[in-house]
Amino acid sequence: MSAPSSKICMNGLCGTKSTPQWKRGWPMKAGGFATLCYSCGTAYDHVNYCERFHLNEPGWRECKYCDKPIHCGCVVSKYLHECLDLGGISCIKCIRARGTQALKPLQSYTNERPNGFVPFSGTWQPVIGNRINNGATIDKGKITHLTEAHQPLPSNPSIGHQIKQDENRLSSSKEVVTIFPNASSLFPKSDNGRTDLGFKALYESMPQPAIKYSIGNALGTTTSSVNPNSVGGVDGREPAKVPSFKQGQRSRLTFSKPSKSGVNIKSQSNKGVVSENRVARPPAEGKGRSQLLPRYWPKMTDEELLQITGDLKSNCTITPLFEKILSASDAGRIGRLVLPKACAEAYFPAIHQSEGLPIRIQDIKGKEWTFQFRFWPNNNSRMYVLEGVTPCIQNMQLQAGDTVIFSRLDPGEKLVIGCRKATVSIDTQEGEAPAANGVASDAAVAGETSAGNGNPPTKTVENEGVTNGDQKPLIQEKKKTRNIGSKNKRLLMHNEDAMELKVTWEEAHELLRPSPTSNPTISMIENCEFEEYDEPPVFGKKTIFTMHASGSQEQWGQCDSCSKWRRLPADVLLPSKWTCSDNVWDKERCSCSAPDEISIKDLERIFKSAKDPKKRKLADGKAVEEQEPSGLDALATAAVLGESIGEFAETSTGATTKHPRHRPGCTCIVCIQPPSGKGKHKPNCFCNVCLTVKRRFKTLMLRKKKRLSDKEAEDTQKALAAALNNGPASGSRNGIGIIDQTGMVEVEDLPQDGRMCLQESYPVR
DNA sequence: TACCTGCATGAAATA
DNA sequence: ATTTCATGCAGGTAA
Repeated sequence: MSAPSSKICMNGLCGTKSTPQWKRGWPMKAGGFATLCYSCGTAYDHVNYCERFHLNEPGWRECKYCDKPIHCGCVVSKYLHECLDLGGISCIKCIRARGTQALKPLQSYTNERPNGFVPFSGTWQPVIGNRINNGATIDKGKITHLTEAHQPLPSNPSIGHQIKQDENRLSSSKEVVTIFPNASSLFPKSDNGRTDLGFKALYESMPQPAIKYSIGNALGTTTSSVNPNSVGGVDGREPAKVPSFKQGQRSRLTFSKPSKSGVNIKSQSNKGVVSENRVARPPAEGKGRSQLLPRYWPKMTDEELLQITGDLKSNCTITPLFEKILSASDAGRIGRLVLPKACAEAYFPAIHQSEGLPIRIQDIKGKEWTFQFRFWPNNNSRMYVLEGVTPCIQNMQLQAGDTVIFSRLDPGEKLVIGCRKATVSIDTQEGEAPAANGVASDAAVAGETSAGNGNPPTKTVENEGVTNGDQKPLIQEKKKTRNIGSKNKRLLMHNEDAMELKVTWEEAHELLRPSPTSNPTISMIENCEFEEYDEPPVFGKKTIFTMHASGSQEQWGQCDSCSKWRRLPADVLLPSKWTCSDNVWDKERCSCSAPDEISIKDLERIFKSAKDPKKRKLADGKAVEEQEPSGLDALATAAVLGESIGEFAETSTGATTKHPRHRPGCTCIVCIQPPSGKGKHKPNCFCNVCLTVKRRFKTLMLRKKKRLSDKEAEDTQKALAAALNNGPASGSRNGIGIIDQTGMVEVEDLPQDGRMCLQESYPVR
């Protein structure tokens, strides 16, 4: 929230508009700081704000060690106490003195709602101004990150149980992760041990259960000489009061937001080291921000934040806004970065014209880039893009699959663009965002699932933290569905899959067979018959098809045991493992002891030809009838290149093994072609192939003719211009131009003998 | 011919 | 059913 033009004290009980001096209060979720009058600000500075203004508010608890009253559930005091693992709270002073829970954040916005705590407006946000700061407040390279997320929990009771377990696990760790599973036992208890009914009622009234986490700095790593009263500085107040933290001293809880399909909130032992897990930070509050899809939640590690702050000027606040995994289009040369609509409308200035606005965005090195922020109308909606991002993308050496992170830098509300490189391009497809460069690049090592560059970002959320592979296949399958078939997207696969796919597409096709359990339906598309199968193709054993002298098709399969080749019926589908004993079609050769049917030399000749159809096509053309799946384009191209229809028809052969749907009897456009050397297409042939090729040929020739005529017209125009300027004698061409009534210029050559003849006409430009 | 621009399309995600 | 968004594509422009 930006400072109002006419300031008003944000203490709800004060609200004064005039003060000798305005003071800065607590950091606000949307950035900036609460504005307080001098009086209230002083109380805030002196850490007695709650005592002064919230004394009659519910939520007071006592420090378990010093009995000092602490106001809980309040944005002002949220840094001043800490929830103890064994229940109760401790003021930050005692925490430090005792050295316990030393690595915890100052305080999360705890789920321990005190007695009588009734959030305003039925939301978790207690009062105006008491918003949860989900941004990272950074002072001189230090970060306090308090985050609260309202995230759906699965309705599955077992999942809720898992959460509970996870919470138990977490509670024993040094992290502060508070969650609200579907268990009444986890509701805050009043001092008498009963569940806070008001809180529970509120919880139950919520459309979605809430889950909350916080990230804070490591107080315990600070020296005990730090004045506890100065902790307020950590939240972004006067820098002079900020205890001096060094980078790396911060603690970071591990939190993986629950997936839709399951929850795995990971606990990471926090032994004084900086957690490097990536946490999806819910977006800052604001217009439309609640609608931001989790996939766009910034998942910056503290290290990344530190990295940014290390490069940016001190005394600034960086608030991660959203991130986006670059698509091929985004990272391509076109220089347009498609912005998620919700993000664009939430964090970028409102634009009313399609042309948009130039917008300045600073990178983490402080370099400022100017992009055009604009939109296109799209389906009664808008599609927001940043134009001119290519230099920036290139500067950051980003490519598709990498992530750009947009943040806001306060004061000044400057937009900052950061990035996170995908670590492994092909094995980073299971949800979590790619690990970042540098310090954050080992997030996967820290236990999170590896990143998903190029993934549909949804997976980033869905799989985040899900270590149980049970649900992966479905998810991955879904992802693959989206990515396969797009030439620019990275195919989602494991490394092992990649190894398996070190075959050409044609080779892969050779392994595909129609599902034996399904029969094709024939459909006609543009006069071509296509076989359609309900079942997907299956992998079968690679076989070789040959054409018998009689014209019938044969299939050869190799025994996995003795490696002999056996002649098979053309229409059988061999399983991936096949031996002679499975040769039920030839009783004489159903054993590995049976000799080869033909000499090995002949087999080699046949198979060699079969494996090199192109060579075969050029040289032989008779021995093996294996079809190139060249397609009509190739045929048409061949036609344009001068081959006659008959000639390329001659290269076309009979049924093929390369198309999974081609089987004997298949009447598709490929299979209907006669085998090589037999049934050469006649010039008057009207088969589908010939008709299509003729059509393509005609189109291509027309284009070619048009190009030639355009070029000729252009040349003529130049000649005419030269002739008009310099007279016919000086032009390269003897001729005159006459503009007729239709605006056409008729160019008439002037032959050397002086006679005139109409040559051509073209429109006047 | 390559590139740019604006819009259209359709698969996937979401409500 | 609706929305989102990655990408295709056609027309225009520059090299």
